[in-house]
Amino acid sequence: MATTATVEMTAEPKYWHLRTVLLQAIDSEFAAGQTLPNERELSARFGVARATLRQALEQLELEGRLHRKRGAGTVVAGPRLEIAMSTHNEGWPGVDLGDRQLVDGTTAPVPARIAAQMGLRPRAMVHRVRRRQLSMRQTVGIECLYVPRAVVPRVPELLGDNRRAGLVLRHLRHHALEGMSRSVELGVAEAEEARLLERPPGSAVLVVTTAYAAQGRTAALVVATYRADTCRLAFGDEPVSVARSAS
Amino acid sequence: MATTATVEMTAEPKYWHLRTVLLQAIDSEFAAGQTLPNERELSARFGVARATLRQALEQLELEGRLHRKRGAGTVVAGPRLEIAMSTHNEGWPGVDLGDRQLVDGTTAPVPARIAAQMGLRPRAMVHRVRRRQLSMRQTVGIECLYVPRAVVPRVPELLGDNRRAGLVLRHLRHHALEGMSRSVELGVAEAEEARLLERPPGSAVLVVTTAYAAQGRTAALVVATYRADTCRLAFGDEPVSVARSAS
DNA sequence: TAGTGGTCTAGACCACGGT
DNA sequence: CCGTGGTCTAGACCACTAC
Repeated sequence: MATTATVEMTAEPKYWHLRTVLLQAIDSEFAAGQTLPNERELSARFGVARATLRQALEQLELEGRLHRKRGAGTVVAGPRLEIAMSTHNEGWPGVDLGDRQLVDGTTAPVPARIAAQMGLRPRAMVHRVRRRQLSMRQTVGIECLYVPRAVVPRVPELLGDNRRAGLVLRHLRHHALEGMSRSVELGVAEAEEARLLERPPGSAVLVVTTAYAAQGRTAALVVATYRADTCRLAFGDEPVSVARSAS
Repeated sequence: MATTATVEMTAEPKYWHLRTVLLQAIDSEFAAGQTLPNERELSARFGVARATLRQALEQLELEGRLHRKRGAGTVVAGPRLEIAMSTHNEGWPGVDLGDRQLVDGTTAPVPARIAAQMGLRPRAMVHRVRRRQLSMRQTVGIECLYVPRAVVPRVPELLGDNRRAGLVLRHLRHHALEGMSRSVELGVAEAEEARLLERPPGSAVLVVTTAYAAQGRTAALVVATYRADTCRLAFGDEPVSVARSAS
């Protein structure tokens, strides 16, 4: 970082080489939380256009190695937060150090995507309860629980209390829960979701979809969205201690 | 798509609005596999610079809705492939329609990252076996198995045969397997990995790390890397049928 | 070889954060 | 207010694919 290294033209693109150089720099010369020089200075120092430098920074941000904020600056990220996705508590009842806050609860016609996944009629009514998941004092994910009104007719109880959503799932589980299936995929945060996650629209998120089956139908669906840059989802069936991620 | 829609300046960035417009277009007017007009034509049609249009296309590619290939064109992607991550076969023995091919096998000093995760000395020797996972006739992920030579001294057997790696794990499982822990996080494909996945460097991948514990140590580690644009990882404990992803 | 997406430049202005 | 990252432009050339 101290050197005024001119990026050599090799077979690989400049921005990719630049990423490698920056990666070595933040690994060796910067600590987590430290602020990097601004983009204009960095681009000058490496002798590239600002757009090219930004391409490298965008890569590193996608990898969760940097956090950038408009008006503030670019800081080196710490190691990813480990989010427990235990089979037993389905990620809904409270867990370890991170707690959850109720965002809102509504009852409305089911969105098209959700209807397809739950096998509901297009206009069916569903309860929706959203919760914000916190870890280390920062919002790390948004959970969204869908339950058809046909399954649980009691509406207002869902809305009022933070714990009721958990009760609903526990209720379902003891009654006729035949199984659970879960998938993980990459998505991007759109408008409101992005706002709740304190990220710009288009940010990469890990989408965990959990379907609870009862009586041959999907009785509940949880769509949890986690910041891909700061989270690692832990599915350990047993808490075998693995050393924390090597940065 | 037929209209020469000028993107209006609203509160949201042009590229984001453009993404929305393109998303509606490919949902309503294009089928999977169909080729879009080229970037220069699209940018002209929407009255924006090519770089701005490309920002929108990059978003859609990250979301797995488009595939772009240099020299060829931009095509509409099909629904994501569902990759089974069953607890029982650990993703290593062969499964359903997708099979696996041996890439290579080596015995070498353990990489720093892996050493940290397995709790090995820095210079310890480990066997490494890599396999390519196929689904629907395309490479969808790379699995990389690490086993310390101290645990399994038989070297050459690992290299020769595709099935031996599975045997090693099965062997470990029946002997002293105390538990398994697994995590999922976002990563990017670097040089060789990118090549094996037939993707450019920097492409988003889902990294599944599975640690097998025996006698208080990590006896084996599997790092599986899947194309984030084309894969959805299914962790269903029981195969509850969920309707395939609503595109 | 023609056409595609990929890279890169050198500017400009805007929106936000902290002072 | 100033400095930051975010957006956008109008070019240019390169690397690859398909024909």
